[in-house]
Amino acid sequence: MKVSEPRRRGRPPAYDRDAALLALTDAFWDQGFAATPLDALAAASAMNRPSLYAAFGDKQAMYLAVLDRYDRDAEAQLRAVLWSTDDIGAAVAALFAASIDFYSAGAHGPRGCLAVGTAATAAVADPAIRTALAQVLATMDAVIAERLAAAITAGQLPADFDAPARAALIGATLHSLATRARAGATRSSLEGFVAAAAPVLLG
Amino acid sequence: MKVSEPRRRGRPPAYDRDAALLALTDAFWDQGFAATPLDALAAASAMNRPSLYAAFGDKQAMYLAVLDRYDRDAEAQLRAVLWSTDDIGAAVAALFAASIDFYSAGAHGPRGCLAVGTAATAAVADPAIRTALAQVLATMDAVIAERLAAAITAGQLPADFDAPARAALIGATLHSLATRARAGATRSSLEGFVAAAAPVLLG
DNA sequence: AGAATTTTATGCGAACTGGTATGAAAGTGT
DNA sequence: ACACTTTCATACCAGTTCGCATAAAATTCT
Repeated sequence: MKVSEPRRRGRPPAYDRDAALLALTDAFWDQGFAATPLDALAAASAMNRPSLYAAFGDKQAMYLAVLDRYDRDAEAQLRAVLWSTDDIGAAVAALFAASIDFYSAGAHGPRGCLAVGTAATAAVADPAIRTALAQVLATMDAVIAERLAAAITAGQLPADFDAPARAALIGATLHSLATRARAGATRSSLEGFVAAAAPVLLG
Repeated sequence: MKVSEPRRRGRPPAYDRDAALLALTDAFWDQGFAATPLDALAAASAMNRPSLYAAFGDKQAMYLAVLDRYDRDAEAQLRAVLWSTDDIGAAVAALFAASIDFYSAGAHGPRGCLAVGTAATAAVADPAIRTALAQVLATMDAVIAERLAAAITAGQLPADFDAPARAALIGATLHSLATRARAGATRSSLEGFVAAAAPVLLG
């Protein structure tokens, strides 16, 4: 429900901010923060550099905006897939399947998770990126923990099930999926991995 | 047991190749491949650029040499810690404790695993780095699987225990530890994470 | 001692990088 | 119509980057 603001004066922007952010996400995803030049960002977003700077700020700000959006998207997608089924076992299986799809997509080969795969590298030297990465990891853990807690309430898991701890372990499986995908693991090897992991994680 | 070769002709190198490789490792570890300039590599190794090029080749070759050495070191260290105790539970606990130490070290804050934390970023665009990363991940899985298999033989784990699959899951825990460390997680939070994870992984 | 060989040191240069100045273009208000 | 405001496009700039050319230094062979 977008409130169409009264038209601003001056020449209207030729770009859609949200579409541009998606294009920037795509550009950063392959090579990461440091190795992606502004030229690539401009080309991907079909914007020229001055417009990019006016819209987002410098390169670091662009990357942080991308990570912020990624975090929100991830939360929404995790919720959607985790609550797509009542049965907790099926929900976790769906989570893994969707994650493998997500991490294996990418025009130039599987590229894993943007945060785990690219923000982690920049995180040591850049505190803002470190914080943004921590935020993504925290979101993943929190949403999964919420779903496990719901399953406990529904009686599908024992009452003494440690939802946050187990959520972190399921999150760890996702981190590993993302890393292995970037390392070139095939879909079927990833599927085998989660097929064996799922019962352990919920058992 | 180093064979002291008959002295080569010409001016003798002022650097020790292995020490230099260690210094390069340290330099790449913080910022990753793309963001670490040759100046930093030269400064860290106390070599000048022409010597670096003569010894290793271009920047990519330096990074690959670093990863190769890292892989061998990791294998040796994993073996040492996993076989430091007879009891498989204690061995896995020791693995986690040592990994937290290892990932939390670093002069400029915790820096996780060199491969998971920096090679993953470069892996999508660079096939050679991708292969090197896959090699490190495979080494981790294989050594852990070997230790689990020994525990099965020793009767500490059931005969139908799926060692390779469970090793991949323990490896996943390490990948996550490395990622969380780079995201700024405190030691104690990592310790809490593995304390809750260990019984699930072996249970 | 002097020639030959290998490494070191200085420094260069071509290409690329992030970021911005400048003026044209495309709208709105009066 | 005309001024005003905002964005776009081109081009530029200073700094950095990688990689190498060139010459001095250190060692071995004859």
